[in-house]
Amino acid sequence: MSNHLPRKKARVSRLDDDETSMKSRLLNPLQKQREQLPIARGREALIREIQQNDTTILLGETGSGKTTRAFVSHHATAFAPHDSTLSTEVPQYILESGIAGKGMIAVTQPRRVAATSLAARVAAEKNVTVGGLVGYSVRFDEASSSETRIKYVSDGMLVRELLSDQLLSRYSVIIVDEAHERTLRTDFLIANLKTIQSARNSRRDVNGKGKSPASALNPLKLIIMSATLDAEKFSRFYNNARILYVKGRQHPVQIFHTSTSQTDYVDAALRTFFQIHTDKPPGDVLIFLPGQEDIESLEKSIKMYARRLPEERMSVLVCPMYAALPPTQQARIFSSTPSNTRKCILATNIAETSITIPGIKYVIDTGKCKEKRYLSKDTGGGFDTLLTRDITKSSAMQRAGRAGREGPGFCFRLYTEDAFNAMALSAEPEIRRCSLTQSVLQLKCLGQDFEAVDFMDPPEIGSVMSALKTLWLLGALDNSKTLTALGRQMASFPVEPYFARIILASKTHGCTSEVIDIVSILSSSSSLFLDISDQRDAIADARSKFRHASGDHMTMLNALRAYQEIAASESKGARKDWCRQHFVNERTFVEAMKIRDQLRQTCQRVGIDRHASMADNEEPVLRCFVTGLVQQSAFLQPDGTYKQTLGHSVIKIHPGSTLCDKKVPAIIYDELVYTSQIYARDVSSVPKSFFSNVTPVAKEA
DNA sequence: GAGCACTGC
Repeated sequence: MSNHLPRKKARVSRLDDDETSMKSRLLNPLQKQREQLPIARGREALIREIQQNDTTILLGETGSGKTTRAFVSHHATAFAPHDSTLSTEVPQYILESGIAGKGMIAVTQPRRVAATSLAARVAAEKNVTVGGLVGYSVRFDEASSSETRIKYVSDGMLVRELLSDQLLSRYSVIIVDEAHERTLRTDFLIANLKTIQSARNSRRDVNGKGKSPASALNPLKLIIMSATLDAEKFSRFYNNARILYVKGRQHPVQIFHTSTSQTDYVDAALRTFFQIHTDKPPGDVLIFLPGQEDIESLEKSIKMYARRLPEERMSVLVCPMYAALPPTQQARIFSSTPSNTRKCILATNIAETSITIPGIKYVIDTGKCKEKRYLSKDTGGGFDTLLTRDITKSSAMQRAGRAGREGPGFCFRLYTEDAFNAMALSAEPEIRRCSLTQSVLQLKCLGQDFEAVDFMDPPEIGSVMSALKTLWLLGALDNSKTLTALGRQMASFPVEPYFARIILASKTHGCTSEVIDIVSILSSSSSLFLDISDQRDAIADARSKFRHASGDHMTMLNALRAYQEIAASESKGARKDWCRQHFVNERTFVEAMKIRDQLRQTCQRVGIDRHASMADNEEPVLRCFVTGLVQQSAFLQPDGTYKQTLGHSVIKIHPGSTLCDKKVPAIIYDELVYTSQIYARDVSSVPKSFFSNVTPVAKEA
């Protein structure tokens, strides 16, 4: 195996040492560092290419190859992701060259932390403060001004901007970074940017060279930045755009595969870890596992065997890492490793893209991950699945690269080289496996039909149909699939359409204050109630203080009210203690309160009184939830399971719910996920009588 | 009887 890059030589330019035209000038240390980067040598060529082409595909090459014979199995060439050099350098080159004219340069990112930290780094390199020449804009946080020329934005933020300015006319250059991740929002932008570019750039031709500038639109340049693998596809989509290939900066990583396939990857990881620990020089180990359950089990085994090691050996420090872990425990992975100790980090793919852990020299890759995927009705589903599956080649390369951030490293893959070769090139784009309800609604607001849009990968038609049906059931679309006034209002709320519908229903029922409190918790990225498997009894006990007989929604409201009382009277430390004692995630409360502010503002704009309250009467609140959760309801059957009211699946209440084992006649729930069974999560009990006439338009099964 | 990771005027 030598190179996965499926490139056609003719259209690919390599930016190499032949271009070295940096002028010497007074530099701050960061600027000096900039000039030594490999990409700096191709700067002039890069600028020329971008100048000459409307769209440029920029490929971050990934690592220098070093082939070594493995002692247990086959050998392989190292690959690794490009570091963030391209993301910080290219916007600066464009600004310095004047390509952007008077317009702004936008750089989109799939994650908000990336947008804010890249902006901070570029501002530091340019010796300016963030929010001036260089700024960012993400949800809840913005630093930009009239002087801002380079703006790092989350992809969702640019989608929001698109809804108010359909031509994105403030920007003369838009850089779509991390395009290979193919998030739903990135694909949404890639499709719309193609149309916008053709509208803006063709009018330039009509108006001609400098004539009638008042009516001319500023042309739009696009740069799509991606890690190797699917550059050709981006190029084809943008009318065979030029692909430029930029060499990366990465230490070599030796990759080992197993000679036979492993049946128990947790056990294989355990054995491989101790092999490294006994045979290899110091350096921390990162093990990629699919989820919390495997992480907890491996943590136990490693600790057990580590205790049996001879005294004189290096000791082992095990650090679990996954998104649901409380922040205090997450922080442990960044603390420096004590002397004579080897740190062993057990992580989900949170460590693949979202966080970079220092000091990693060895990576153990189980080759597995969990993936959420919507299983459509016509394939026997109608719910999300969350199942363990094989990773992709891109993912395997990304994981290996984590060993080569600071020096040469090693990656031990717990699968054969044949298994690697059989992996899919990259993950299926989100647009083909996620709910499209919100995107369909957003496009309706732009006057477009999802079916008619030229996407790089078109969604499954069944997926579009089910989104249309949901929007119709919620009253966002009428019988002729036309956007209703209600639908337009729903789109103005930065939450899932069914949550927006619940908020709008609260106007009728006079309980907006309570509904917004609950919806803001439900829309937070992390869950409110912690789940630590060996403390589940203590957790259930602590939670009983908030328990509301109707179920999880009102229980969350009670928890939020209790937290606010503590927050109003106690110190920050006491607040944290209280959260720890009650096994609630304070981060969720903090995020929920930011979301609540946004929802309150939106209510004000669309004329809903956000103060309207029914105090402790839960009935109107539950009626609002029934309105938005029409499709997410089920009735009890004689055998104790539940059957969907609009669907045929048999479901169970998740064991984490306050209603588990309660056998109430009818339930509503926020989501349905198939893991070992089909579980309903965040469940409330409602009278069956609530289900008649819940929506203004729809009444069919 | 138990949840991969992100995001949003």
